[in-house]
Amino acid sequence: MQTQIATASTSSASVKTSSRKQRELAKRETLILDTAQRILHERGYSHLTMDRIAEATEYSKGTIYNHFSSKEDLVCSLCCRSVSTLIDMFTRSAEYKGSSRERFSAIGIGYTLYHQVHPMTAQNIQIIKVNAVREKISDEKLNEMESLEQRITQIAIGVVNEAIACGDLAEEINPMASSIVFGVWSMYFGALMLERSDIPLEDLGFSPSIQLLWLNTQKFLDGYHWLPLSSDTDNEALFNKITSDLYANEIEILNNRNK
Amino acid sequence: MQTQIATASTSSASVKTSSRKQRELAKRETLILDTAQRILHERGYSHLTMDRIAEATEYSKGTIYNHFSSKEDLVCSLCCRSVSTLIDMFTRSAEYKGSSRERFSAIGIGYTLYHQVHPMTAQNIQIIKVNAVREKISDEKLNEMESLEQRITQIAIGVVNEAIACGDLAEEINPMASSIVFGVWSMYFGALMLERSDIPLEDLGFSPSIQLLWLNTQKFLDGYHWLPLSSDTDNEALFNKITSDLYANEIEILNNRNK
DNA sequence: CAATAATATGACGATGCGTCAAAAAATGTC
DNA sequence: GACATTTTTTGACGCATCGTCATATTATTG
Repeated sequence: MQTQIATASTSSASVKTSSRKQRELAKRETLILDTAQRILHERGYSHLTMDRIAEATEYSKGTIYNHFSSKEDLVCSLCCRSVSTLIDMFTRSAEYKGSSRERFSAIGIGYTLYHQVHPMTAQNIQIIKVNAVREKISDEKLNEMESLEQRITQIAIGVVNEAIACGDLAEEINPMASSIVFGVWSMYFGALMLERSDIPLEDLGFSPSIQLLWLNTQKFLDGYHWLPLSSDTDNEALFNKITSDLYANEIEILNNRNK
Repeated sequence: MQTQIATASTSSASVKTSSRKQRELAKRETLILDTAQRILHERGYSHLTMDRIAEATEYSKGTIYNHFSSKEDLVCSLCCRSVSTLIDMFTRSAEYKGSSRERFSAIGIGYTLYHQVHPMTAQNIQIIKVNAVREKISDEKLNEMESLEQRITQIAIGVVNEAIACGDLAEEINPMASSIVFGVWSMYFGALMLERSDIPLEDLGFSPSIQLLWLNTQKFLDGYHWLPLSSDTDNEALFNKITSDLYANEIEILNNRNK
């Protein structure tokens, strides 16, 4: 008899027993995910195999498959973890003390920095966006991911709406907030995908993308007349302020890494 | 003895014979690529196998491998073909009669329409940007792709430089042209990747992306003060003018398809 | 037309996925 | 605690697909 490990308990057995089991299961799932992440880090995606994960975790392949319906499902779970972390980051940024525009910009910086610190995440997200890969991910996991993406999107949309509410931004077209969010999201995501895949962007004449993204975001927001305009702002100072106020950790990590 | 099929003849044999062979080889390569494209279209990427291609082309697997070092190499070749077509399209757009900004916008529309007409291409490009896939593509093919990407980028950069030259755009920062091109490229590419992978963008509250991309491009260019600003322009009329002047074919195809 | 070189073929080994019958462990019953 | 029943784990297995390479076939040359 094959078993399905449900995340949410539906059994009516003793609560005590069930929750202990639940905890053990959750712990094992974390172990598997951590192990997969480690393999990914050390060997790369093409060397991530279910057998290897089984061996490294000291569980059998069947047990791994009790947690994840496929390798792709597992990678999607890794992405869900990452997006959850990003949601926390976005939430912090959205509550930043500055102007609405500064808060929105802060989210963008956070997104870039997160992916600089965790390049693997960008890889994984890229992979699970491929249709041929998606086919193999369970519906549950896809739904989970979609729901996380909705949450993260809503955070950004919320900031835009605050800007409209307080008059920093005029709502000239109908779904203003989602247009803007889609614009920057696609810009950041695209930059990530182009930079990922060690494509020689520099050979094409492009400089490191953090600065470029920052600049282009400012121009984009200027285009929407989101006040205060970048021409009335010391952009470099603002960038530095946001990073040191919100992302000191990330900057620290990146600096140490470059040593 | 294994053989390599070289695109450029290096043998000193009779020119006549060599070129006939060359032609036949090229023809076969086209057949293989066409067949792969057909399979991709009919069955999807996960059903594209070398055995299937061999069977469908009525050549043996070994022969297919004489043309392409791996399945991924073959898909990369398909992408190269697509980008070549796009280069032609971009060239046409760049020579459009309108203002510099209109020409630049036209390139953007062309890019979107091309991928609407050929959704497979976006898929393929997405796939070959994944590192784990790139590993399996031959260096030659990767170089070919890079060179094509350089050419296509240069077309867009050329238009920006013309705008600077004729005063439509002020060069306020150092590598102005590449910043702008990187901005829109990442925006379009990101939108493509997000839309690709039948992710329910609409569930996230986003409308169809052509209009959104058009709008966001205009805002972005406004932010850079690329004249004439969209506030001084009838944007809808401009969009329609460009599409009917340059992309009547593509629109035709899309309209027929939606019937 | 025979000798030699170039090309094509498909059987083969290797890898990795996902399954499932059987073994082991846990739980329940008296 | 012993036995029955359910749950969980295990890893050998079947299958698909990749890429190779010894052999067969075809083309070229003398």
